[in-house]
Amino acid sequence: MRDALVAAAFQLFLERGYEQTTVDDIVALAGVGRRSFFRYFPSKEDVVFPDHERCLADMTTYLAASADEDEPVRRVCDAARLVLRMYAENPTFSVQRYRLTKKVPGLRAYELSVVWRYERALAEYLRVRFAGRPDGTLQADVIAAAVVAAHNNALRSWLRSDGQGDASATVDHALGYVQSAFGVGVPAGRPVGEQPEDVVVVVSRRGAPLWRVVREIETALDRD
Amino acid sequence: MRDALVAAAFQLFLERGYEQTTVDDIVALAGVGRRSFFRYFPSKEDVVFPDHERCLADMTTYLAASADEDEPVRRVCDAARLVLRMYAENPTFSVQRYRLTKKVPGLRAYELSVVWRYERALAEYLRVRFAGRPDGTLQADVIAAAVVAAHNNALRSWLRSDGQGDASATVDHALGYVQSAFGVGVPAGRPVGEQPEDVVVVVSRRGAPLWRVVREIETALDRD
DNA sequence: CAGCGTATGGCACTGAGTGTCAGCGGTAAA
DNA sequence: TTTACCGCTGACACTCAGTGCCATACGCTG
Repeated sequence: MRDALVAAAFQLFLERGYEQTTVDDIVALAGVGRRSFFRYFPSKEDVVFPDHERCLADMTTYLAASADEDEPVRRVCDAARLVLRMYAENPTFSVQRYRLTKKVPGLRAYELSVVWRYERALAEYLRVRFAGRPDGTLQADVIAAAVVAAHNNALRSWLRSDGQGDASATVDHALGYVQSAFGVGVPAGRPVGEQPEDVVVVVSRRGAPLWRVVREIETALDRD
Repeated sequence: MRDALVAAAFQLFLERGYEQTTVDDIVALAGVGRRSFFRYFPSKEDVVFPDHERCLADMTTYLAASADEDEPVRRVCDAARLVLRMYAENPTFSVQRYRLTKKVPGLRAYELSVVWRYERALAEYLRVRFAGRPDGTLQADVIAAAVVAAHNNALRSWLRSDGQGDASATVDHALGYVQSAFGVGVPAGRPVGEQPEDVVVVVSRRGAPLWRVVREIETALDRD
């Protein structure tokens, strides 16, 4: 029933557009009653994002399960990858939906509210983990926003290429940027033979832009 | 007319709630025709955010005017402060609206779309400025999202305190965190007697978390 | 005073979303 | 087999947001 409604809806959305399709049109094509549509989807917009509710639940349970891990920033990055995986499971569907949401302002707004719920889930996780730090909630909000922005940047670039290319690699790269900006340590698996007692020395002119200094440190630490 | 509609709308929203107030109620109280409401506000939600369109235009012109400045991240932070200034101009109105949007999911969604337009304006500015860098658009999106998140974190904490306290200082602190994370250099006005040729030496154990290294550098550079 | 553009109000209409109830199916108990 | 019950579905009526259309009134200019 759900699937039949989604299929009918997308067929009509692609034929004549989202706003030119009424709920009556959808239920007529699917051969079900109008009332049943709103039983499965609380609004017309929801039929465009039929799997986000489940994905959000997955993310919540994932974060709850990894409550006592260290490296919380890495954890939320992994949580963000769950969303990418959902998109990658149905590339053609995801690309069609992307083109739809890009055109229709109402769908963009709805997508924003969905993304906001993901971001809140990540921020809430980080807030608990950062409870000790000064400015913990600030850092939690900012990092969550940065992770979501990086994820979406990579996701959209993958969607623009019609689902060609390696989505995971793109997202990994984008999240790597966020991790480096917000201080995730080196990977747990250290190459054998490398001594943890190694030191690096950075000499920086006072007044140099911090990001340039950070880039130097990254290079020195053989990151990226 | 606009003001009369906004006043009537907020009076009713506070009395009986947003969803329990119909547009007919508003226009009846304001003593105008129903059609006129939708001439001034394209939707019922718009009456809750009557000044954001102007503020968005202000931000756009501000960014356009500062197209050839250096330190684009600082520029974007200053642009975000324009939004705070708008909120601070009418503290009581802003606090009332905050309580309203916190309760009503529909208004939250609408606010998200407004915030999204601010974020896009910032990101677009940064994209142009970062056109040369590798991952320029990624950095632009992430930094814009971080700036908006920091701004909103401070703004909300100010709104929660009923508009008491120093909003500017709170936002300055929050944006300072973002600037330090994304590498804004020291302030242009350097204290006299301090030589720009000074150097700092950082010794770091290989494998140490990067954020700890960054924190050390910040301290060494007398930032924050 | 006449002409005109603009702002307003009234009216009817579409379409999303909701409450309610009746029907229809399967299932368990008598 | 019959009967009572429960969950799912469809049909109808209703509210309300938002739009198109047109008549009207106001202010300004000639």
